[in-house]
Amino acid sequence: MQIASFNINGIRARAQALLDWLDEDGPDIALLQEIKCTDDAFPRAPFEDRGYRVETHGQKSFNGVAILSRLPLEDVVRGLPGDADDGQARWIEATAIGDVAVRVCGLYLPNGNPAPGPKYDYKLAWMARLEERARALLATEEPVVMAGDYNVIPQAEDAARPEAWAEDALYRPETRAAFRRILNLGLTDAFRVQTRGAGHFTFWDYQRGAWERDDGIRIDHALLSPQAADLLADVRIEAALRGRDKPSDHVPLRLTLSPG
DNA sequence: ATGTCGGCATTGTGCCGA
Repeated sequence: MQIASFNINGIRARAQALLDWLDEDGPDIALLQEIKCTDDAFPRAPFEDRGYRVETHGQKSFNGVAILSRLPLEDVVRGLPGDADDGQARWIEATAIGDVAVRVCGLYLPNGNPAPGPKYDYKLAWMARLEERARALLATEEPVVMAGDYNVIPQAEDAARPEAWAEDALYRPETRAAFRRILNLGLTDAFRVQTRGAGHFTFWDYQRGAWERDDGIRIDHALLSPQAADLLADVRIEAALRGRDKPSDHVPLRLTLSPG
């Protein structure tokens, strides 16, 4: 089973690039972030024509997450628990029924800039809610994949120029500590199972020629429960997509899970 | 210091969010 996470930065602006990617080497499941549209505005037909079921959790203009799946999905849940007043569409989960059943969670964690300030407070509060959701999911002792745009640079090696991010909400000590608290529940950063060291990025800003200079950061992550980590066969960052026409500023992170 | 996008309110372009 292949599961990819991809912040597409607007489904309507990115539909053709996304379809080209799916046609070339589509994963079984794509967890999308920043669809930037309401559920009824999502262009479902071309994805359904390619055999993908489409589950969305959108809102007007900003944020929004979705699951595309060639496998059957059960028990779709929209919205991160823990704050009934939170109107931002940043979380969707479902159980994918492949050769093994996997709980797949797609997330778009708040950016949090400027920090400090109310947006940063919201980010940290959202991360506390994510920690609670992760605890509950881990208690099921089932394979769980929580993948998406975490807007967290975990360590200095995850930025080309870490000094430039020192005061940024993506890298501040409180942000990284909150991310570690989640990892320390017993989750695995899938990318780091296979690849150590610096220079592996999932995001390059549109500004300042960041892609051409390889001035990137690793902020898209897949966190695995122990039962999912047991299944992990491969992880790759599909960096080449960043060099295409009309790219997103993020690239896909793709996992292969296989039993036995 | 700045450099770019996507979406929106709008028919020109400036604002917001990233």
